[in-house]
Amino acid sequence: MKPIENQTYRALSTYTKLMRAAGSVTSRVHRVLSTPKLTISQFGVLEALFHKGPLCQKDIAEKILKSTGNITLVIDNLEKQSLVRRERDSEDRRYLTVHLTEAGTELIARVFADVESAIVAEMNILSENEQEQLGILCKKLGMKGGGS
Amino acid sequence: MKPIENQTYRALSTYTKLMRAAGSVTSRVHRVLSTPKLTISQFGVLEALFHKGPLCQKDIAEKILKSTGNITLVIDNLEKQSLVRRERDSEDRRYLTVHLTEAGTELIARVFADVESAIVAEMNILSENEQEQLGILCKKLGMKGGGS
DNA sequence: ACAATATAGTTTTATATTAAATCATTCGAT
DNA sequence: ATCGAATGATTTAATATAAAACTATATTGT
Repeated sequence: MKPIENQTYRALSTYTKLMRAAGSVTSRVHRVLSTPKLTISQFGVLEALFHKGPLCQKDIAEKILKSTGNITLVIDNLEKQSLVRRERDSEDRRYLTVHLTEAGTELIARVFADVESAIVAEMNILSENEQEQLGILCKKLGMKGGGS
Repeated sequence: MKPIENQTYRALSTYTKLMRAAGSVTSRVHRVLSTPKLTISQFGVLEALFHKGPLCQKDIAEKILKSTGNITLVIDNLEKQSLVRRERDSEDRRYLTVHLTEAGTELIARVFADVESAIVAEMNILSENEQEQLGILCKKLGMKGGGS
């Protein structure tokens, strides 16, 4: 195999493995969300609010890498289930601050613990050193910017 | 930090980096698809047909890790653009075999070359050895089964 | 041969997603 | 003070997505 083909082959092969690993781990971790009937975005919103406190929709969108138009809908659906509530900012009335309700807090605390365990279980397929190594390599790839 | 917390912290941190790397690389590579106005699924279907030849919808669904109900719609949309055509199997009339049209073949050949270059460029952020290393680690994680 | 079962594909329902257009509010410059 | 730009949120339109119900066809066990 000529050098150039070799390089291409290696890059494609590595790319494929990276994508499969991410997809495979994600899908297994997210199975935890099927019981409480949360979508991935809904989980993302609840988790952001849980760890950062009340946020406006713009900030939530940035945090979970989705468009603001999307967030409107996700929050709508969470609000229907009384897991969050919107509050109009009295200082700047363009902002809607989203708060977890009590039910929402209770739910995400429980679910997040489960997701956390699932992630730890998944990553422990690799040894401590291997995880460090993977982290370093992924960080290089992830750094150039441009999330989902 | 106590060992157990340490283990949890490392796993979560590695997981996050893996996800960010995959998302970041994906989003940059997929920018190539915006010019020919192909969605990721549409690209996946065309690419599968291009490299494997005509396939039935079930096989396509497995290849690109989507549900068959989904594939029906994706194929519908590709068919509207005359990029693929469906053909009823005369042996077993339950099967629809999906073929690339000439326009579809021409399009995917061109786009795939661009995507390939983009992937190579992305992965070359890492050295040859780092790519090999990343591939090995990702393979372990991806192997336990259960794609998207 | 025929009923039960399995399989391929479609449809339906509900949510997600982006991009673009729009609305409302605020801020800034004159 | 007011007009225009900027900003946060919503709406709309098109596509995606999964899950479940359904249709059509094929296979299998008796």
